[in-house]
Amino acid sequence: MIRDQFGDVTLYNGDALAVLSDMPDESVDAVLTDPPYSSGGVTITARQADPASKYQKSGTMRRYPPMLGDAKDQRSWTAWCMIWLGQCWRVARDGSPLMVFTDWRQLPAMSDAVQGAGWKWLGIVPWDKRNARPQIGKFRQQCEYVLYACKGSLLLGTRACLPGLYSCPVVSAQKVHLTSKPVSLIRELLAITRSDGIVLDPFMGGGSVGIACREAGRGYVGIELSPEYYAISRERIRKI
Amino acid sequence: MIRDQFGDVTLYNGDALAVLSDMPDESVDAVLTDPPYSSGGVTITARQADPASKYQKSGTMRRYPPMLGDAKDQRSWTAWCMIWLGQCWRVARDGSPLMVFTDWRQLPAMSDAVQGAGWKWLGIVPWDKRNARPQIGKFRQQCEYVLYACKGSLLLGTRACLPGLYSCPVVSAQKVHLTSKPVSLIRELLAITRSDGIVLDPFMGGGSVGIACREAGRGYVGIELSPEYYAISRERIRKI
DNA sequence: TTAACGGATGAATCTTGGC
DNA sequence: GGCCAAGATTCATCCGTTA
Repeated sequence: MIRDQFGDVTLYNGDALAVLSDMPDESVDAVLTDPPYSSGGVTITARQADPASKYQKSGTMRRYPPMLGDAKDQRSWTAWCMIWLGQCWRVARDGSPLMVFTDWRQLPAMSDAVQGAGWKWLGIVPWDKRNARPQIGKFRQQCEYVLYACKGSLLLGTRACLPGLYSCPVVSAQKVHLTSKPVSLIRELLAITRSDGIVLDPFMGGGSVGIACREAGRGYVGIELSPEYYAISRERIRKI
Repeated sequence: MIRDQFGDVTLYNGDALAVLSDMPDESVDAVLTDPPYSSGGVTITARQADPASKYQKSGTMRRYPPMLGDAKDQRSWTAWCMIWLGQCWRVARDGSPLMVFTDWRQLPAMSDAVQGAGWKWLGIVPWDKRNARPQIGKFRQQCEYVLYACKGSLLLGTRACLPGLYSCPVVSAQKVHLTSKPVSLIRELLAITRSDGIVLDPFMGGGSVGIACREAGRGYVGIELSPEYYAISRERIRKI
């Protein structure tokens, strides 16, 4: 397994479950991650198709390296989430916050997985993407959701009162991954974590969480399965 | 059972399930309602307390008549929702939209109930209340959620592209019910319904939906269990 | 420095036609 | 008839470039 370390940052190129099981108990202070949603796709083949065709409009010019692990059905996706969330729970110190991205379709299943893994669910923080695709005669899918939870009772990382909704545009020029989250959004979410803590991210993707952690002086442990995204993220994070 | 009718408005003072079962199949064009959430208590006694003490800070001066039917545990609440949502499904014409308010805690259970009752889930529309109570060191609970769904395939009531998020402050001076929704919010949501249609609301409460329906020229069928709220709503709606 | 314009995009959805 | 692949569609929003 490939492993890189620089400053407070540790990166692993490998499967999240395999890497997590090798990590010691109670060694991180927060979990913030954006797992594959495995949503979209009505038929089995559509669901197992390349996410670029599941989630992107045909004719879109932008292309990204393929995304791995986005082809599960809802039952196995929930079971899989519960397992990695359980590992995260073990690895997190008491009082740690957990923040997980999800879309509307998987929100109920993700809340089951979070609670099933032992976390105490604290709420939903919607993220307004602003420029979602329009739909005639329907409400558009304009938000994604951050489920937040804690291990035991939340150890406050700040005395500030944080918003319950973030509005932050997706800037496609800054995206390196089909589903890259804006670094500014992650930076805001990090406000709930201790300033001297270590943040765990088992699905590093394009590395937005790692970048925000370095900028905010948090330690970071990132895991990514795809070698291509691992290389991209490593360079992005190292450069900060 | 008390029943009032004026213009396109029909009001029932009675239990939602009882009234719904007497209604004919396929007789309304949309369902928009704000049921009791039955959330907000950890212990059984706290859960079964009067909602005015469950959902309000101590020391709040404003008092509302007691709210009925808000003392179920989550399992029975889900089952109960599935039953009345199933009745709504029967009463709705093919292609009708359904919009149900819920809070974050009950969102997963409500999505189960909606789908279990036969509705096709189409998404979540967050409502940003703007002025939620701040919480030190945590994300505040700033949003409630509208689950929306349809019977069969949605019959479009408009060609417009509707937003996926509504931001609308709660003006407590205008509230007649502890959980009154702003009329302006309801008016926006009604945009998805046919302009000549009838809207069903089995939990009329303070009557916001009825008022918005009259303003927007929609027919309205409202049901309310509490005689006190029934009287208040009837007068508010009649005056429009 | 600010304002206006043009172009591209979206963690989809729906319709149509083929196998 | 059922399943599946491919193509068409929508406009608020954001950014870069020009006025």
